Amino acid sequence: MAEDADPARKSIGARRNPDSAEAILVAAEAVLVEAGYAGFSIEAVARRARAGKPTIYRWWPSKAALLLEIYQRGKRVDSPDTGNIEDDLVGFLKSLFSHWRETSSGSVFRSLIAEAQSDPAAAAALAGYSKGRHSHTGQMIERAKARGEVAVDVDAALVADLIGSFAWKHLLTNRLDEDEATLRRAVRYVVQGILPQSR
Amino acid sequence: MAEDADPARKSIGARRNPDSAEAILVAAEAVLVEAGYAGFSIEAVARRARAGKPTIYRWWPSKAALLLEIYQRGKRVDSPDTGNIEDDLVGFLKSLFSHWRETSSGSVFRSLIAEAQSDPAAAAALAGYSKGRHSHTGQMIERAKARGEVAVDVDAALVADLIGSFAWKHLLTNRLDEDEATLRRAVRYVVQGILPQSR
Amino acid sequence: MAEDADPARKSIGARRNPDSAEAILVAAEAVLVEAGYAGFSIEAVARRARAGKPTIYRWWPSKAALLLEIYQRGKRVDSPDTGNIEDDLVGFLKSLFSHWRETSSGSVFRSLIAEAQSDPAAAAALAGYSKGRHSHTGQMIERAKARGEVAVDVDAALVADLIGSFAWKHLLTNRLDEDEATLRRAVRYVVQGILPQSR
Amino acid sequence: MAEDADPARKSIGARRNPDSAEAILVAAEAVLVEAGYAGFSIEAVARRARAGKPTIYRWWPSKAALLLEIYQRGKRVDSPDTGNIEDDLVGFLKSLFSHWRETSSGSVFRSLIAEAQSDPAAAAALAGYSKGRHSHTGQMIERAKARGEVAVDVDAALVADLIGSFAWKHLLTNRLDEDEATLRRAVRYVVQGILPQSR
DNA sequence: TGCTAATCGAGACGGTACGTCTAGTCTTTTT
DNA sequence: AAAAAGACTAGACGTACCGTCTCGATTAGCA
Repeated sequence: MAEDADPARKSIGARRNPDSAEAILVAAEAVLVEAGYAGFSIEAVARRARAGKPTIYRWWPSKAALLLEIYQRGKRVDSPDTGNIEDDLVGFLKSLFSHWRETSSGSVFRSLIAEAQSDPAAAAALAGYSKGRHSHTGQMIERAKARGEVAVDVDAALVADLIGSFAWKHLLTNRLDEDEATLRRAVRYVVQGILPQSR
Repeated sequence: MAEDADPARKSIGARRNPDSAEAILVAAEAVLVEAGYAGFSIEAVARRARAGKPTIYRWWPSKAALLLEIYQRGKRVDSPDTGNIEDDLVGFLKSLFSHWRETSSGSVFRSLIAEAQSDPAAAAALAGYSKGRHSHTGQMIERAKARGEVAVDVDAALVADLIGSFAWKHLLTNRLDEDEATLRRAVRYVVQGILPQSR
Repeated sequence: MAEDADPARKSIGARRNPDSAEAILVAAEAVLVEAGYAGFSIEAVARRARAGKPTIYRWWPSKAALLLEIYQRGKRVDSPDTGNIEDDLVGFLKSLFSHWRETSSGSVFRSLIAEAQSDPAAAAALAGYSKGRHSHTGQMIERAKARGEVAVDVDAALVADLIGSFAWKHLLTNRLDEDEATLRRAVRYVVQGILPQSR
Repeated sequence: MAEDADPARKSIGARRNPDSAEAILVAAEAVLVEAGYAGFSIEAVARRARAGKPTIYRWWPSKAALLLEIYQRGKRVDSPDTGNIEDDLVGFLKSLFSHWRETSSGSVFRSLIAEAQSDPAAAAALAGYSKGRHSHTGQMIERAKARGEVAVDVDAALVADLIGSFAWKHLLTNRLDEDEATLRRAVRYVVQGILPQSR
C-alpha cells in the first residue's frame, strides 16, 4: 500500500484525481483497522490520506458513503454450489466469517451497521444492500429448489435473511470464531427444522 | 413524565440521590427518542435532566452504561407458553417487535448495538446480555423438548440465537413492521425446516 | 464598538481571519471590563465574540497571551520631556495612572500580573515586558543625564524600576486616584532623596 | 509537622477543632509550595488535610482568607536599627527578600496579591495589610528623623510605600535574587536622590 | 445521665470552565 | 474545475473545582 508515497499530491485539473480517491479509500480502511470505528473520523482519514477534508466531502457526502465504498471494494462474492443445500449454506457462512475475520471487511461492515443507526442515508443504503444480498444468497436456495432439494414454495429471500441475520449478530457480538460444527447445527435447524420426527 | 418537576435538586448527603438518577434516566430516554442516537450526548442528557455532567459520569462511566440501564428498565419479559413451539416463537417475535416499535426500547437497543461497535465495554455488556437472553428465550425450546415436541438433542440456546438474530437484523434495518405471516414463515423454517419431505 | 455587527463570520481561506482576531480581542476586553478578571474565561470570550474556542486557542495559547495582546493594543506611549526630570517623572506617573484609571488598561494589566503568578509563560512575558519598559522609561533619566541634571553613574533602569514599582503597587491595591501632590512627593524622594541636607 | 499523624480526626463537640484548623493551614501551605498558586484549590487542601470542604468554608470564607492566615503565621517582623537609615533599609530589603525566597511566604504573598485581583474582599484585606506595613516600616524612617538623619517633613509612610513597592515588584517578577549592591543602589536613590550635587 | 446542638469527615449535588477533538463549510492558491 | 490547505463556527468530550447540601458519627455542655 502506497499511502505514504506521495508527499504532495496536487490537482490534475478540472476533474477528479483518482490518486486522491484511492489514497482516501486506502487511508479510510487503514484508520478503521488501526483505530476502530471509534477513531474513524473524516479528520483522521484526511490526515492519513494527506487530503483536504473538502475533497472527501466532495465525493463522499457522509462517513457511511465512504464505508460503503470501502466495503464494496473488499467484497467477496461467494455462493458455493456443492449440490447440497446444507453444505452450500455452511460453506457460505464459513467463508463469510473468515472473510470478515481476516480482512478489514468485518470492521467495515460493523461500522456501516453502526453508522446506519444514526444516519438515515446510511440506513437506506444498508437496507438496500441487505436486500440485494438476500436475492444473491437466495440463489443458493433457488438452485436447491431446482434440484428438488427444497420445497418450491419456500421464500428464498426469507431464508437468506435468516442465515444473514445469524451472520450479522455474530459479527456484531464478536463471535466470528464460531466453529464449523456450530455453524452446521444452525444451518441444519433451518434446513431440517428442529422437530424430532423430521429426520 | 415529570422531568421538569424539580427546579432545584440538591445533594442529599454523601450518597447517591435517587431523584437525580431517575431524572437522568428519564431525560436520557427522552433525548434518545426525540433526537435519536445521533443527538444522544451526555451534554444533552445533562441539560435535559438539569444535572451536572459529573453526576452522570459518576454513576454511568459511558454512554453504553446509560443505554443499558435504560433498556433494562423498559424490559419486557415475555416468553409465551401456548403449548405449541411455533406459536410460542411467533408470539415471542410479535410481542418483541411491537415492544420495540411502540416503546423507546427499539431506539435504545439499536443505539446500544451501535455503541457496542466502538466501545469495547459496551460490546462486552451487550454480549453478556445477549447470552442471558439466549437461555431465557431457550426456555421456550426446553419446554417444547419436555413436551416431546422438539428433539432432545437440539441446542436450545442456538435456536434462541437464530430467532434473536432475525429480530436484531430487522431492528437494525428498520423492518419492525413485518407482518405476522412472514414472522410465522420464518419461525416455521426453523421449526420444520425447508426440506420438501419434512412433513 | 462593533462587536455584534457580524452575525456569521466564516473562514476566509487557509489563513487567519483578521475579523475574527479583532472580534476576539474586543470581546476579551469587554469581558474583562464587565466581569472582571474572575469572570474572564476563554469560554466567555468565545461566547461574546461568537468565535469557536479552538480559534482562540489557535492564536493565543493562553489567557496571558490574550491579555498581553490586549494590553499592547491599548498601550499609551508617553515619556514627557519638559526639560526637568522631576516634572517628567510626575507627568509620567500622572498620565499612566489616568490611563489605567480611565481605560480598560488598568484591569488588563492587573489581570496580567495576577495571571503571571500562576502561569510561568505569563510570568516570563511579563518580566520581559517589564524590562522593556525600564529601558523605555529610563530614557527620561538618560535625557536628564545628558542635560547634566542627573549624575552620570545613575542606573537609569533601576530608577525606572523604582518608579514603575510604585505604579504597580498602586494599581494592585486600588490606589490609582492618588493626588498629584503625593505623586510629586514620591518622585522627589527618588530625585532629591530624603536627607535633610540634600538641598 | 504531623499532618499525616491522624488517620481519622473527628469532631470534639460543638466547637472548633484546633487540630483540624492546624491540619488545614499546614496542608494549604504545603499545597501552595508543591503545586503553586495554580494548583491551590480548596479541594486540594481538603484532600491533603483529610478534611471536609465545609470545614474549610466554615472557618475561611475564601481562598484569600486562608492565604492571609497562612501569611500571618509565617510573618517575620524585622526592622533593623543600625543607626543608619540606608543600612536599615538595605537590611530590611535583604531580610525580606531572603524570607520570601527561603520560606513559603513568598509563594503565599504572591498568591495573595493575585487573589486580590479577582476577589474584592482579598483586595480590601491586602490594602489594609499593606497600609499597616507602611506604618511599621515607616518606623525606621521615623527613627532616622529622630536622629536628625532624615528631613522632618518627610512622609515616612510614603517612603515605606516606595520601598515596599520595590519589593512587591521584585516578588511578582521573580527577582528575589537581586544582589545586595543593587538593593543598596536602589535604597541610596531614595535616601540621597539621583541629582549630581546631592553628595 | 440523657438531650441538644454544633462540629467533624465524607462525598454527592448542579454548575462552569478547562483544553482538545471532530463536524461540515468556507476561501485562496495552485495545477 | 478540482485539488491541498487550513481557518472558521459550533458543540461534544471527559475532568477539575466551585460552593452548597445532607448525612451519620462524635462529643461538650445543658437540663
